Amino acid sequence: MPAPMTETAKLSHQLIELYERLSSWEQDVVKSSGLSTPQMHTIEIVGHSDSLRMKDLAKKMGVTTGTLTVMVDRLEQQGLLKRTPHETDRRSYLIALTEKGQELFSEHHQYHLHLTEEITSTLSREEQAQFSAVLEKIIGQM
Amino acid sequence: MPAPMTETAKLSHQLIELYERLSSWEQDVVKSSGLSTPQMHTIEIVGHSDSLRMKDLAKKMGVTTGTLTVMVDRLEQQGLLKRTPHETDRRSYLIALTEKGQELFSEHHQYHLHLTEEITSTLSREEQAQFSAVLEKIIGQM
DNA sequence: AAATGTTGTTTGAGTGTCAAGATGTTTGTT
DNA sequence: AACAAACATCTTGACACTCAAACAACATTT
Repeated sequence: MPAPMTETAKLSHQLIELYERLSSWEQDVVKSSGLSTPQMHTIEIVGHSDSLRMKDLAKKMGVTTGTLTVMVDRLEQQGLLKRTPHETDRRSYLIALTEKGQELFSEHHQYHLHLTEEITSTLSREEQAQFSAVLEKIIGQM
Repeated sequence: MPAPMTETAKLSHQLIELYERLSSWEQDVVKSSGLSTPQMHTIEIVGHSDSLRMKDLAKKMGVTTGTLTVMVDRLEQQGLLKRTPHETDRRSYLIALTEKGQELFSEHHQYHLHLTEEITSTLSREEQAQFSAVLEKIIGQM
């Protein structure tokens, strides 16, 4: 038996609101770095993955490899990313951050941590723990 | 005194994960409607606002009015949106959904409700209420 | 009435996106 | 070994999104 509609509707609205605010926050932060949002997204995923192939990066980002080719080209030109040939599969490259890319990634990661601290600052330890537990359940559900 | 880094880091990671999943869910749903993501976003905002001027719509969406002009053009061509002259300010239009646009909006809204029901299905009533309360605090904080 | 500000449109340039086709590589079958 | 099929990436062409700057029409202020 599902919860009454009003409860679900309220939660839905709150999730959308949270999403919108995170989105515009991210947009503002990224803009100040001089990169576009998709470019920063690429940096973030590569940064979290150490190194990966075009195909896998494309899949994680939900774009085609054709889209990625030119994106990686530009990030490479800016010295943030580098392609190195795959050791055993000569069709593939491994994409990884350069030092400059690492710095940018770290800085952006710090921004995320600061935001998280800020928005949870009004929560008690207990509430934080509850929130984290619920998030884990939800994420596992999706 | 801030929470220990590990807690904040965990929450930050969970928020990012939630955001990413909502993002890819939305992308999939929108794709099946034949519209682009920014187009559907426009429909959603207009749908929630009844009617509003280009300038206000642009501000809510975080884009310039120049960007909006062509977007509204295309949505108008598809019969989803309509411009009507502002009664007192002859520089402005009021943007509103057509019936067809309303239908699309309602359908998409239903998708959101279904997703919300799904992802909160493993939560008890109490957990849902806690979650909602925490979201309210966080959103108020941003 | 004139100056200034605002609203929406247009234009030009760059980026993001995909589908389809091309190239070189690997894997599987014969 | 030779061939075919599958694969990873890149290229190309077409279109959408985005902005900044310039513009026209209208509103507000002085």
